[in-house]
Amino acid sequence: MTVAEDELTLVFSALADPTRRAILERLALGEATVNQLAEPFAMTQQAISKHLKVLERARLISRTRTAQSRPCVLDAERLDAVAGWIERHRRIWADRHDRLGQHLAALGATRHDDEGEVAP
Amino acid sequence: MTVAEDELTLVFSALADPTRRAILERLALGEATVNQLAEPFAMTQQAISKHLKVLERARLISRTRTAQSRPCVLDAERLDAVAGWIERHRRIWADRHDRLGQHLAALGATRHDDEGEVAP
DNA sequence: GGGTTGTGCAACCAATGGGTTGTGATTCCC
DNA sequence: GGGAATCACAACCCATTGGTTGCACAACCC
Repeated sequence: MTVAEDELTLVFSALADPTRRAILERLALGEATVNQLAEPFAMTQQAISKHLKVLERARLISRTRTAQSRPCVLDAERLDAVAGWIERHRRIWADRHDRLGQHLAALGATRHDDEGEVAP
Repeated sequence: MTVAEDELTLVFSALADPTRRAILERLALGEATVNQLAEPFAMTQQAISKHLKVLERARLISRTRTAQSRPCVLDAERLDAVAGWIERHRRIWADRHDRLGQHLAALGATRHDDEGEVAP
């Protein structure tokens, strides 16, 4: 289910770059070769190659060897994993937020000791 | 709605570190001071301070000045923004995947030219 | 006022990241 | 076989990051 810690790190840092996100957006339209991907960017093909290697290592894309070109395709499941993490924490935080709201409401109502805050 | 490009970069790179994710998990239990946050980690308080500054810059947490301590609290909306991005792309990719599936099915059925792939 | 506590700032350092150029390996085209 | 195209690898550069130590500052305790 939920990805391992270091995989999360891989995916998040892969997503933490505008160029790589743009590449992913581009790949959402369909598979593409390295040169096709490099074309819209003001940088060398080698730089794009590096970015692709990062995305591949995060398993956000996979590549098939077709003759002399190596088209890239998205690996959607990977994004699911991250979405899982996000969603989990979103819920936790939301709950926390609700509890805080209730807490504040309770405060406004009557007593106000027994915070029940952190306590590690 | 959807966050700006560079904000995405900020949030994703903030999340791309196990220590910072652990801090967030810890904060999901309730607000905490810098020293409380630093305690479970094998690093100095200053290092944690730096991590907090990164999280704050990504607006994943916010800090209130209470006397001499500066407790940290989560900022849930931020995670919503990222969740939005992820979810958007998850859908796009899923669609893409379906179309590919249909495509392959169609291939198995009858003809098989007219790929309708990329075309930039 | 003086010591302790909680925190931030600055300087430094090693490692990583994002980019470049240069080059080499395949595969296609003729 | 020879040239052009597609791509990856290696070496390098510079800026950023993640960590350290050392200090300064502000607020509490006495």
